[in-house]
Amino acid sequence: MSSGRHVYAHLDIDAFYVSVELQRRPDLRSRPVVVAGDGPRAVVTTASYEARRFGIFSATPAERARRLCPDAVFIPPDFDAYRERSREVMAVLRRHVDRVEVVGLDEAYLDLTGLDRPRAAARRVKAAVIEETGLGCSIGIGPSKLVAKVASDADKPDGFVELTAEAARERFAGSPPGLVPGIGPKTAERLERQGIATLGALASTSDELLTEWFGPRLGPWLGRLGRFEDDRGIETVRVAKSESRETTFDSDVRGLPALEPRLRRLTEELCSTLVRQERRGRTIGIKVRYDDFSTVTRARSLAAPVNDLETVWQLAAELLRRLDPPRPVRLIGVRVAGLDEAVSAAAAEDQLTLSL
DNA sequence: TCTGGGGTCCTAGGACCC
DNA sequence: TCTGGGGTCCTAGGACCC
Repeated sequence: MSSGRHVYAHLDIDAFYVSVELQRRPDLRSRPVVVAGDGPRAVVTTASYEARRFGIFSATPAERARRLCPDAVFIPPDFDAYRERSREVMAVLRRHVDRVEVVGLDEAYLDLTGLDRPRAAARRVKAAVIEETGLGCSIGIGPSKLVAKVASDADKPDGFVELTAEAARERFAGSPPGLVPGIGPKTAERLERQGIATLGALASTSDELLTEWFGPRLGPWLGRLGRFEDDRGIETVRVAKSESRETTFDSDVRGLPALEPRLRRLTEELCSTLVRQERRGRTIGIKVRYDDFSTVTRARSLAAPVNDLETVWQLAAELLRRLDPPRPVRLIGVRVAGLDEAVSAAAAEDQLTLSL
């Protein structure tokens, strides 16, 4: 679609959690710093650039990170602090740009369409973020969210890269398909099995062939990703559709009597949040991950949305009892979905019946 | 060295209705 | 006796993202 009509920027705070921690502990600057939980199954949430040189990245098991770099400083995550700092950053962005799409705590897209000098505007935003929050960031600019995102990734940290779609195609023609967001490890592997190992190769594969391999929707979409074609707009308002709580046990748990109290506590947490925020959902679900990492989910939908502990717990417990996990369990979780959607047709009919 | 927590979207099959 | 097709809702699993 009409390329050249839009200008987007993608902004990404550099090593966000670590950067927040370093502001509280400036003495740790220039040292390898890792934010990670301390349980036996914890993983790294963020590693400083010094720690990344040791091969420590997000999702590296914390145990392994300790072995890779015994001298690294390990800090437990403080999500309340990160959420607070994130709000500050997003407030700065909104002060400079009308249309901002927040993506997680440390990322946002900015709509720079229509500005006289979008590049200069992005420069001002970058300077303001550092000035007002002390946090460094990387910015990418492009004709689509896809190009902007890849551009912001291209020169981290402290990056500032502007690319046209054509420039992106040329610059990343030899890069693996997994470079673009949307192509994960599974799809990359399937592409590789078809002999597609680069974005250039993907871009020059016909939609017919991609459709044959990946189906009528995924196939052509992968082709568009390979050619850096993307016409998604900015969504300035996002309403959550589900909320969940889950926990991985330090060691596997077996049997309903041991599992039920754990699920109950998670349900209490979830419901107290939903009640406080006056949000309700129609679909109650549980999630169980077994010791072999296989994962099952079970869910039931109600006619009307709920958030009270007794109703949610009764359903969650019923789903768990009926599943009666036959293997040791490493993770359990509870979820409420269909948050604040319109009341279902069935519920509306019940209401009607009652009122007649 | 086994792999967190919180989300979103897509697909596929079955139920059910017209 | 055999034979429809479309639309929507629901559940379960999978892939992906930060």
